Amino acid sequence: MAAEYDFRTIESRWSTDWIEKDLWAAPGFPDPQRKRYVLTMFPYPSGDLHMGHVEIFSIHDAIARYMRMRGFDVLNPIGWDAFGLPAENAAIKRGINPKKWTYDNIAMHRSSMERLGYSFDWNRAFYTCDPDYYRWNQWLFLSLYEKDLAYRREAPANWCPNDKTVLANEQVIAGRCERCGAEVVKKNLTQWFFKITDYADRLLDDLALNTGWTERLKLLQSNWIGRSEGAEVEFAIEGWDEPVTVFTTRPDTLWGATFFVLAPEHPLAEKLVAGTDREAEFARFNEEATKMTEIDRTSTERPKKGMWLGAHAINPVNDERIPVWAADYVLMDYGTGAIMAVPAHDQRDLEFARSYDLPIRVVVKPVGSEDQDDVPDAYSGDGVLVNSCPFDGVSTAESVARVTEWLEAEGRGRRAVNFRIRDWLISRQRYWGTPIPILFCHDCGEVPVPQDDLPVELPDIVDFSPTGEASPLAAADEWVNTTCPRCGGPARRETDTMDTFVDSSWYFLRYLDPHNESAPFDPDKAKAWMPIDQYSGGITHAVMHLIYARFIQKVLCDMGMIEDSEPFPHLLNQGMVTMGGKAMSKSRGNIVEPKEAIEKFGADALRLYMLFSGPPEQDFDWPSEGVGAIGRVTYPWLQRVWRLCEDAREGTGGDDSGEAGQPLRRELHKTIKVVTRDFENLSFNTAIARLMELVNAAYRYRSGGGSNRALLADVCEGILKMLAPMTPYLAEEQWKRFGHEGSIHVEPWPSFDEALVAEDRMTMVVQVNGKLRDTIEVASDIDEAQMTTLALSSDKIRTFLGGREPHKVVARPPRLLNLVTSKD
RNA sequence: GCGAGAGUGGCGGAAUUGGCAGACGCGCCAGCCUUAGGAGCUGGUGUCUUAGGACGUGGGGGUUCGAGUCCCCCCUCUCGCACCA
Repeated sequence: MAAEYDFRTIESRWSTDWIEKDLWAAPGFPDPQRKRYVLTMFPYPSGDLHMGHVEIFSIHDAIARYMRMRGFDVLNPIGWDAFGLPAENAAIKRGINPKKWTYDNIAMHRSSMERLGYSFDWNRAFYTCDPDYYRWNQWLFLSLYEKDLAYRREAPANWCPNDKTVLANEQVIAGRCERCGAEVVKKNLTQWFFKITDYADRLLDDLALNTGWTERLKLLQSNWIGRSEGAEVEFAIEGWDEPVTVFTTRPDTLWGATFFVLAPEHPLAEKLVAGTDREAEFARFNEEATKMTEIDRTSTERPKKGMWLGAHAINPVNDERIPVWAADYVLMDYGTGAIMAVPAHDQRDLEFARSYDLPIRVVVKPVGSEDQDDVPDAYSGDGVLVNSCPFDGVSTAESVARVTEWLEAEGRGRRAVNFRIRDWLISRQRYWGTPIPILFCHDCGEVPVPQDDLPVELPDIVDFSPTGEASPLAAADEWVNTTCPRCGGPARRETDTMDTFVDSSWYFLRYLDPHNESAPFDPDKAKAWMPIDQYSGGITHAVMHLIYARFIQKVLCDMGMIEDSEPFPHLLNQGMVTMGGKAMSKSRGNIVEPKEAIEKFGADALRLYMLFSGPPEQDFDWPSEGVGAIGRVTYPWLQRVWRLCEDAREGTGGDDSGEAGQPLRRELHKTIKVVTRDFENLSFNTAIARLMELVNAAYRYRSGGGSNRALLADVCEGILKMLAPMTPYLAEEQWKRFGHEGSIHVEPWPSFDEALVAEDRMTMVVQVNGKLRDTIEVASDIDEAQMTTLALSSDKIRTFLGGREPHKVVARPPRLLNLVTSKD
C-alpha cells in the first residue's frame, strides 16, 4: 500500500536521527588530498532566521552535501556573530540584558537551522560574545600591538550621532552610517586603529591569487584600496622653518602651480593666521567647513569655498612665490592634507581659481593643438610640456619621470605611492563588544594587559545607554579601576570596545579548533584545513569583512601561524532575497521568516524552491503571493517524486528489461552526467530542471505501460541521490523505503556510463541559406557526404533550393548542415 | 561625472559559448479520471499569418554560410566610487 508524502513525520524523524548520529562531524585532521572546507558567513542573531538566510544556507548546504557524497572530508561549521549594536539597542528599548536577547535569538536560529536540516558540524559552534571566543580577539589585539600594528591616536573620526559611536571608513556608506543610515559627522577623538595601510600593497597584489572571485568584486576592493603613484613635493612656506609636503600624481605640472591649498583642518592653517587680522574670519570658515556633514562637504554641486591665509609658498621648481589658501575641497585625510593647485590641468583647482580670480597657467599642451589663452575645461590628458623651461617639449610620460628624478636629485621631493584606504578604526563607544585589553597607569602610561590575565571580561552593568563620547563601561567603577601589572599602582581600563568586524576577521580559523584553551587555534590544523575551498555570502561585505579578514590573515601568516596569505580564494557572492525589489531588513519591517513555509510545505519544499528560483548570484524577489508559491511549484513536484518511488516498488519485475526500458535508462545516465556538471558549476536551478525531465520521462515510461521494477528502482535511487543535497529529508526517507540500511547522505554520488550517454541516432538540422528548413534523423557517425546526400533527397529542401545547386556546403557532423546558394 | 554589470514570452528563468531561441517551472487552454482536491494524469501554449510561411532575444548598424552570443553607436535599468590631488 502506497504511503502519502507526510513531510511532517519524515522531517522530524530524520532531523533527530542525524543529530543523534552526529553525521556531519568533521575529523580534526582531514585526508590532505580529499579535504573541503566549505564556509558560509556566520549570521547575526537578531530575531529568527529570514528567507535571505534560508536561501544562502540552502545553497551552501547543497554544496557541502554534494562534496560529502563526492567522498571529501567536509568541514561545514556554523557559529554566531553575536556582539554588536542591535543587541544593545534591543536591550535599551526592552529593558532586558543584551546577553539574554542574543542567546535567545541564537537558540531560535539553531532550532530553525536544525528544522531546515542543514548539515552543520554542531560540535564546533560558538558565539563571538562568549569569553572563550573573545579572549582570542584580545590576544589578536595584543599581537598586533606588539608589532606596532595597533596604535592609538587623535584624528578626525566618523561619528554617528544616532548610534553615538565612531565608525571605520568602510562603515560609512555615502556619508551615512552603515547600520542606521544617520548622517555621519567628523569629530576629533583619540581612538584605536589597526594599521591596515601597512598591508595596502599586498592586499592589492594578492587579489590576483583569488582566482575564484568575480572581477567585479576584485575591482571593488582595488578601488577601495585606491593605490595611486606620483611624487611628494616639498614647498617652503615663507616665515616658517618646516616645509609642507604635498602629494601629486602629476609632478610634471609643477610649473603650472599658481597657488597652494591647505585643508581647513590642517594644523598649519590655524598657525598661519594666528595673531593676524584674518584669525576671526578663519575661525568662522573653519567651523563652517568642519561642522558640515560628509555628504555636504563632498557634494560636487556645491561651490568650493576658501580664503587666503596671508602667506606665500615657494614653488621648488622655479622659486616662484604663490599664495597659500585654505579651501574646503581639500581633505585632511587624503594625501598630506595640502595640495599644489594647477588650475589649467585640474578641474577642481580651475573652478576654485575662477571663483577667487587666481591665475591660470597652461603647462601641458595636447599634441598638435594650437596655443590658447582661455581653457574651457582643465586639460588632464597627455601632451607635451610648455612654459616649463628645462622640460619644454617633453612628453607627459617622460616628464613625470624626469621631473621626479630632478626633485630627488635636488632633495625637494621623491617618488611616492598614496593609498585611499585608511587605517582601520576599531574603537567603539559601546558596551556589547570585546573590551580592548589596555590599561592606563598614572606612572607607566599605556600598558597592555598581560596575556595571562585574559580574558578581560565584560562586566555586568545595568545601564547600556550610550552617553556620548565615553562607552557605558566608563561608569562601571569597580571594573574600570584596577592595578597596573607593571608597577602595582592604580590604573584604569580602556573603556572602548572593539568593532565587531574584528570578531569576524578570523572566526573561520577558530572553527578549526574551537575548544583550544591555550591558543586561538592549532597551526597544524590550520595547515591541514586552510584555505577555505568555498566561501559564500552576500556582496554587502565586499569592502568590510572581506578586506579586514584578508588583512588579519596576512598578519597571522607573517606571525607564522598559517601558511596561506589569502583565506578564501573561491567566493560565491549570493544574491539577496528581496521584497518588491527592496532588501529584506528589520528596519523596513519586511522580513519573511521560514516558519509558515516549513509548517505548510516542509523544509525540503522550501529549500528546493529557493534553489529552483534562479542562479545563486542573482537576487530573488520573494513572491507577493507569499508561501503559496511553494505550494504550486516545488511541493507538488516533491509529491510527484514521492509517488514515483512508491509506485516503482509495486512494479511487476523484469519482463521488459530489454528494449522497452532502454530509452529511460539512457535518460537516467544522461541526467547524471548533466546534473553532475550543474552541481560543479553551482547551477542548481538547471540541475533541478534536468531532474524534472527525468521524472517526466519515468512517468511517460509508466503511462506507456512500462513496469520494470528493477529499472524503475534504479531510476528512483538515482533521482534520490541527486536530490539528496537539496531535499535531504525526502531523499533519506525514500532511500530507507527502498530497503537500504545506512544514510543516503554518506552514499557515493551516482556515476554514469558514457556508452549509454552516447546516442547512436540523432537529429540533423538542415538549413538553406542559414534558415532551418528540415530536420532528419541520422546515425551519429554520419559524414559530410552522407549528410548532403540525405538533405538533397528531402522534398522540403528541394523546394527551398528551387532548382539551384548549393555553391557552398557548411557541415558540422552530425548535427548541422547549411546549404548556401548564390544570391540571385 | 567615473567605473562595472544587465536588458530574452504574461511571469521566474534556459541556451554544451558562434549552430533547432524560449529547456524546466508558474500561469493559461483542452482532454481524461476521480474518494471534488491546495487534486492527479495526458497533450497544447513566442507574435503575426493569405496557413505556404514571415517576423522574433532593448534600438540602430556591422562581421559571418550562420549572431541572444562577436564588433561599433545609441537607449534604459541596477550596483559601486564620487572634490582621492
